[in-house]
Amino acid sequence: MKNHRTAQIMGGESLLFLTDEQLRQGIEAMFFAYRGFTKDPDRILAEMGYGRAHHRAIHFINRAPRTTVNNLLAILGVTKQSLNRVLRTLIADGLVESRVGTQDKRERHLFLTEDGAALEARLSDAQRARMRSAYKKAGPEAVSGYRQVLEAMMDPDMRRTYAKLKEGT
Amino acid sequence: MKNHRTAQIMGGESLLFLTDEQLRQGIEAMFFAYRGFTKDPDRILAEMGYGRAHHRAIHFINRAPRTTVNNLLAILGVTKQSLNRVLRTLIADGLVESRVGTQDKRERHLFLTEDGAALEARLSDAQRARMRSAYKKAGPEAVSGYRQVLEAMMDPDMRRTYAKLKEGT
DNA sequence: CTTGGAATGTCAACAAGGCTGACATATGAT
DNA sequence: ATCATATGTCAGCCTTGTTGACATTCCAAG
Repeated sequence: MKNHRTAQIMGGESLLFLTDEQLRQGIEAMFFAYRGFTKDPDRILAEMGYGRAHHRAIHFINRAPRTTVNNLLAILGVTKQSLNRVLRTLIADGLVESRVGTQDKRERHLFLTEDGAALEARLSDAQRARMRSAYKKAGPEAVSGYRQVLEAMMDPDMRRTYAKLKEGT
Repeated sequence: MKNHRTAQIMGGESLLFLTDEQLRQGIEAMFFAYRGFTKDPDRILAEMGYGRAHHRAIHFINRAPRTTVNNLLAILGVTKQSLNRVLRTLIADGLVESRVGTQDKRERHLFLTEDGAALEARLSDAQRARMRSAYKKAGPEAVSGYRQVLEAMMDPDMRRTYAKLKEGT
């Protein structure tokens, strides 16, 4: 019953055998690494009574200021009700500002306030510090590979979204 | 105010400049990739009224059969109440079996039943398929880099846990 | 100008899955 | 005999996701 499938892939000069065991290690690496990935921001957020959902909203509003609610919904992949609950508290707390669209007045454009930007910076600094340290430990070639595999792991929609964010730098 | 920190790392022959922008891309890659990572299992689990928590329990029981509840708690990083809720349903549904320890009768050793193993295989197949496809797209060198960066991103505790699971193959 | 549809906001209800705290039970270890 | 450990369980709370329903505003097509 235990079928020990293997696959082979070619690249550069070397050959890689993709046993189920190796694939599983890649899966578990993702699981454990994601915990580290979120840990530092989570700690900061908990101090202030926020959660990861707030971080995600703040991150992408900072990333693409003037973004609309619908756009943010597409990026985050949650329902508008879920996002709205988060945005409401962030706006009430003065971290996010929502401005009615100039062309299309149905749309709301989202911005970080000074306080919002300050929190974003704190969260980003923490998360980047870990990322920087991981990159340094692993080395430049590893970094490139890391990004390639993650990009290949995304769903096409998300890959497009990710690419668009990269370009619009 | 916008301080554009950069760092440099050396590896092999090349030089990598770690701008905040590059670090942020690494962060967003992680965010979007994790969605892809969980998507296929999530779909299967939803069909059966289970969630990610069930998947994680099933995965690690399969990975290390005979594991105790306490051990599983350490791996998953949740409270016993949270895990117990999940285990209770899995045991009630006949996917997991809990046997009293032979040496230390306080301990419960966990196993997948035939049905549990079947579900595990279905979930694993789906998740591995995506991982395999990502690995193939990215190539062997990328795979190695992917694993190195993820490992460096883990907290020390989790890195130990991850390493122990790798060894015990 | 009217009407349909899109973008947004909001209310209510619910579920999964975290958490804490408290307490019970069985067993091992001292 | 006592204390610590492993586990289970009850109760209650929080965040964050979901669906469904409905109101408002406004663009655009007829």
